[in-house]
Amino acid sequence: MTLKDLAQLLGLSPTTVSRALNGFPEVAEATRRRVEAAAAAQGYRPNSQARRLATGRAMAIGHVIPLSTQHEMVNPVFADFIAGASAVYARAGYDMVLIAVADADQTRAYRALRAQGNVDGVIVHGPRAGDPRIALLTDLGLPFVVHGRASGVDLPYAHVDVNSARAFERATRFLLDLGHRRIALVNGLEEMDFALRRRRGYERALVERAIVPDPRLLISGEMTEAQGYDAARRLLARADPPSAFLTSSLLSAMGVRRALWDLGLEMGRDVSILTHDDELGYFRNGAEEPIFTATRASVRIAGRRCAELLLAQIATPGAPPVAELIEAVLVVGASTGPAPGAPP
Amino acid sequence: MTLKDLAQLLGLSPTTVSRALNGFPEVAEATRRRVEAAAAAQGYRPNSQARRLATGRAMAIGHVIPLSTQHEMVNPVFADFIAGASAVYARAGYDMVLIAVADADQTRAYRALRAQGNVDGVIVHGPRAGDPRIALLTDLGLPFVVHGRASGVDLPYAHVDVNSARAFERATRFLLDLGHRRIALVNGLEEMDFALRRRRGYERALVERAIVPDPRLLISGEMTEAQGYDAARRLLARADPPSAFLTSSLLSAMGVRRALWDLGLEMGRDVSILTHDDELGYFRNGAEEPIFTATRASVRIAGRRCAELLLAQIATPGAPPVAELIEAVLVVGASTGPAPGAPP
DNA sequence: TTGAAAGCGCTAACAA
DNA sequence: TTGTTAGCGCTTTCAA
Repeated sequence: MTLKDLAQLLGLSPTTVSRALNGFPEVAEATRRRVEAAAAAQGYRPNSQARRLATGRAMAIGHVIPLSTQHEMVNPVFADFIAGASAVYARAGYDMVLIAVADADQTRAYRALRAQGNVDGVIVHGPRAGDPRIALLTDLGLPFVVHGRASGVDLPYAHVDVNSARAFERATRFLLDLGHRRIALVNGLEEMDFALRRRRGYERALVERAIVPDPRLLISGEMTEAQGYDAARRLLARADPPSAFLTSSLLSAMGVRRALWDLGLEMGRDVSILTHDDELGYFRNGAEEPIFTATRASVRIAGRRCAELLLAQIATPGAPPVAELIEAVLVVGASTGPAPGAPP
Repeated sequence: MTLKDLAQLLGLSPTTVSRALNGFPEVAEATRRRVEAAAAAQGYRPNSQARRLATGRAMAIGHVIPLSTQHEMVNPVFADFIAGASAVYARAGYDMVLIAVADADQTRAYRALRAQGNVDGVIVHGPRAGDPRIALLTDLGLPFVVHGRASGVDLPYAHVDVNSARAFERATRFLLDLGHRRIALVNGLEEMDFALRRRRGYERALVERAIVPDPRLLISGEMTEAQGYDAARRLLARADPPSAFLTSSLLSAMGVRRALWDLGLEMGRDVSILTHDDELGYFRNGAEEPIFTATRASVRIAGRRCAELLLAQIATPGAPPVAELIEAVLVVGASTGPAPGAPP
């Protein structure tokens, strides 16, 4: 059933039918109703390819995932982001296209994306410090929003980021308030922008209390369980071991936990662990209540906002890029579940 | 730069240029070279919308995720699957479209998908027992491959599944070999087909050793940490507690672990835990070596195979549906990392 | 081996 | 308020 068929059936021109179905104001109310009824009865659906070609809009948003960050992508965080964004697209009638791009030929890949015109804009995932993609996309004139930020990029660009610095500053402060003075940071690879920011937040909190950050307490690497385990084993074997670990991921925290177990140490009594993940609400930290920061809930919000900003940017091409910072909630006294204020 | 532009530039007709670029045999070798050179020089990229409209193929695969399973989607497993599938699509020039479908109007949604024609086929995620989507898609004639299986569906349909039953049978047997007789199964919701199969595997292993499965040792629910914790607390408070827990997910296992901690029990001495997740290689189970089943690596393979099967099906519409079963490896003596035999 | 012409199914000026 | 007419950029008969 094509538009032409439907028009013929109704004794109208395809134009009128198109207008009726697309809510143009100049169509008589009676006609519109007739058309809508017929369309529903016939189960008519406009062919999206044809519409895309005619309008010149792809009605699709690309999510570009650098293949080098595949480890990152194979991450619950990514799924949360997607969940947030997809709801927005669905409402606006956009498709969501996942695009894996090899690091090697990014320039070519993005140029192709632009020229082929199968997306109206892209969301950039996993930005690095000084990420070249931002300049590239700006240059290409392809609308984009970055999930995260890229330190050292001077161009203005639209982005939505979780406030990693503040989250880690607050988390560190929380541990300081419990009396900890030697706090280890088990961080991600510092090429990743968020990891850099997390470290800055951590250091800010220490400096604020006149504690000189000890570089030996700083671990940076792939956020795996092995990383946490090795870090904890190594640091706890020192003469001046940390009394608390602040970790960047669930897996690292689990590794630290296993190290404690192996060493016969009790979590929350001998050593505290605090991590940046929703799922670790039960980690006791010397405080009476469990505590965690609500990354995942925040990331879902970030997904939603990224999508909204990108669609707005596509609708209004001239507007200056918008930036937003989502606060990651530090939750005390809650068990697992969405953070207060998070959407259901 | 359109095809027409390029043709004009070369003093050829659009037809010839199109043929040259698409590898038609009747083009003179010299012409083809000239055209290809010019295309490369001009950075020409065929507009995908136009091509799609002209050929009638969407060159896109939809991944349909039931919204009710969003919890499932917010799952590393999904990301692994995607990683496997996207490589296949990229090579074949297909786009990967994520489609979230509300449970309410599935019929309408799939019909629309078919009529709109913006995908050439779909991958069905998160099948339930007796899942109605299979009949619906078969009826619509939209090519599809199911990731997983749906018990109680009699139609033949293409699918790729990880052999959950066997994985859990082997895991259970492993615990039995260690001398365990009371083994709790902390399973997912049994509406999910994979959860059903996991239970069957578990029961099969018990029955094989003439142990009557104790329904009180069977937990089924959302695979959260709270689930594992509650289950373990409850079961370990009984007069006849289990000596081992077999869990369906990382989070559940963590919950069980926390319960042990709270009760002052030692894992691997007082109680063993075995789980179906790559990331838990360090769980000691009374055996000398850590052990785990490699779900994630298997799922990545499943993603690749699903994509390959779907593309094949689209290429050869008449062919009967193909089914494949991926064995989840039970790994003993390895630390975290890909399973032996898994692609790098 | 190449080209002319007719679509694919829709939208959007421009007329009426 | 409706219809006529041209495309959108490509592929694909059919003819040369």
